[in-house]
Amino acid sequence: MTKAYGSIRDVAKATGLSIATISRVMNGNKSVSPKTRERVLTACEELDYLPNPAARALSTSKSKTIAAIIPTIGHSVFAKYVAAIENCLSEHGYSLVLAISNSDPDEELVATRKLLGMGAQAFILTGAVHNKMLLELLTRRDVPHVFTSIWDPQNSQPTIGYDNRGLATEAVNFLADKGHRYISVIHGSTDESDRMLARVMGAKDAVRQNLRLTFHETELSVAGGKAAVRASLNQHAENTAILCFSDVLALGAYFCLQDEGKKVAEDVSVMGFDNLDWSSDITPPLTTINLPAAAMGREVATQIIRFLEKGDGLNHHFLSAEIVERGSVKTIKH
Amino acid sequence: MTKAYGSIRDVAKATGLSIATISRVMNGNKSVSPKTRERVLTACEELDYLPNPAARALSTSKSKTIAAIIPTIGHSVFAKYVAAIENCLSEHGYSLVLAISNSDPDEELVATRKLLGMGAQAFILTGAVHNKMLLELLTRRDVPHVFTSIWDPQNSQPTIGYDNRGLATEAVNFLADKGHRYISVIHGSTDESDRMLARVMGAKDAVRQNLRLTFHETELSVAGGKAAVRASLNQHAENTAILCFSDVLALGAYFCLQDEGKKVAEDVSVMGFDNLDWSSDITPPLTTINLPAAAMGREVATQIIRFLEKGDGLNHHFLSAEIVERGSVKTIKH
DNA sequence: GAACAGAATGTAACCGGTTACATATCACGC
DNA sequence: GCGTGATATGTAACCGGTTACATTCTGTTC
Repeated sequence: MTKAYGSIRDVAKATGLSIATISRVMNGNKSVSPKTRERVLTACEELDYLPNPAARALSTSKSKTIAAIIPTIGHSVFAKYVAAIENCLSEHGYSLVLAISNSDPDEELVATRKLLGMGAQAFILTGAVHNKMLLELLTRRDVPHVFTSIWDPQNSQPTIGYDNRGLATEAVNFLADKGHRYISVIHGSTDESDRMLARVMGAKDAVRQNLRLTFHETELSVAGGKAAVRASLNQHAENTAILCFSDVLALGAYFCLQDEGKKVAEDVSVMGFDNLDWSSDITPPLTTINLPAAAMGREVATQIIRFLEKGDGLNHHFLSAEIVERGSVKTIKH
Repeated sequence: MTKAYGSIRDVAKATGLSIATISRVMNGNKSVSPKTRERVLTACEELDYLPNPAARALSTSKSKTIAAIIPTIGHSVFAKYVAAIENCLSEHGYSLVLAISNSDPDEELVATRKLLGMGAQAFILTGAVHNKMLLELLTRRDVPHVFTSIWDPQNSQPTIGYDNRGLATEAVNFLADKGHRYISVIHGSTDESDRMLARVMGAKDAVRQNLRLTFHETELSVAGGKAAVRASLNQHAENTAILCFSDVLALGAYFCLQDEGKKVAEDVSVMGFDNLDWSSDITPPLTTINLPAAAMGREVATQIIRFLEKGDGLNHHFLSAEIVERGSVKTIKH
């Protein structure tokens, strides 16, 4: 682009062949004799020829571009996930175009329009709750789209992810099994994120005798975690464990407890959700749930490629996630 | 894409106008009567028409796509920076395509080829040291490219960023002014990153009587910071301050000190570099250097757009960064 | 050496926009 | 009513690939 560098016709002229043959070589079409293939390839090299993607996209009506919209980029879970998608896609000659929605359905819609206008052939969306117009738009134009970071076989569109609700229940049960009866649950906005809502609902699913959960909604940041934990300590000094529905919140919890002169685990147990890069490196190492971010990215990418190339259907896909037990949760004897 | 939805000719047919007029309306060309403009617009609405980006790119030879290659995505400095670029670009109808190089020049070259193959009109690179072939490639094809996260007016290509070297000197001087004579400097790989190298050189620039710096290279992560600080404490127990050339390393320092039963500030001062989201929320709040990530992104984006649209030149641009003094550095009296 | 299948290559239409240039329409003053 | 310039619209070529179909070139067989 930018400037018309060698076109296919220049290569044709240089080699004395027709543009069709050049095109065949560029696309790995078999019916070209090895001799001419070689000749074409060296000419391409010399002329510094690169096929014009716009021309290619125009004539094939395939942009080889996949769109993904994620709520935020400043989070290693999403970073790993996006990196995995990118890797998989580029192995197959596809490109990823990314948009950040800041968890705002309107921004997401705007981004979708833009990405559609860029010619994206498929959409990867985060969560299942989206602007109605967005879904209409994609459906109307017949653009395949999948929902990720969740698993919900009931959903009409394919979902590829983990069971937020079930995992949250598991987390509460894990703490309860360790003897914790009074637990603070720190979570992000349930309005903004259906995944967060699912986790909160999952926590509430865990019904046990003598178990009492108190919920605190806060901003999804270290500062947010800190503030929520402070509030929780004030209101429910009797709580022995803090379940944070993101490791970022858990980091806030660590510092809040430190500020209050309390020791993590020893005085108050803390559990996270995500398993970020540094979760095993803080003190004490954080007990959390390891979300299969990279595996999710790979699965999404391969499904989409298979759909686009072979017409295979897009399917719901369940990814398991497990609790990684480290030092931040103490067992309480009764 | 995906399926040929209404083309410009369909809209022309529906309105009884010619494709040229439709095109004029889509591009905001003035010489169309308000009546027909309206007519076209409603027809577009009804037919759900969106201009085909490939066709447009082909005939204008403008992809309206800008490439950026960053070393990593899991870092809020880059996240903010990328977000700012994206915002600016999309305001002007441009799209950003992102690639992650993992600080590997070869990966960067591969990414460049791919992005060039996608039709990127300009490149935003991080740092000034790159694969020779990459620069050759961009130069040969006459693709504009800028280097960011650094400021180096000597560089033949425009650099847009801050003065890593000078800031590092400032940081050391800041600590020295607070009375610190023995300082550990924790930094990432100077082979992988010229910015890191500049910071290390900057630290060495700070020459003072009785000042002694000890350097520790480590992996750019919380774990890396922790390990390096542990080594530093063992080898140089007399050091009173730790200067970390990334806030991520500083977080590792916090936890290492905590593990060793030492208090940040009180026992050992810690200073960071970046000013990440959470840097003010840890305990004690981290004294660090606030890098103007968002401003840098905006500057890069606007320069590139001006270059592409108006032919204005690309220029070196210096962004100032300042030390934010918080609680993690103690003053030592002599 | 003719007939022929199969491989290699060429020809030309097409994808869906943009835009230079040609043409039609209009308002206005005489 | 006509010429004129300005404004609105239309025509058609072009951007650089892909690909169906046509053509030419092989080598094999009888």
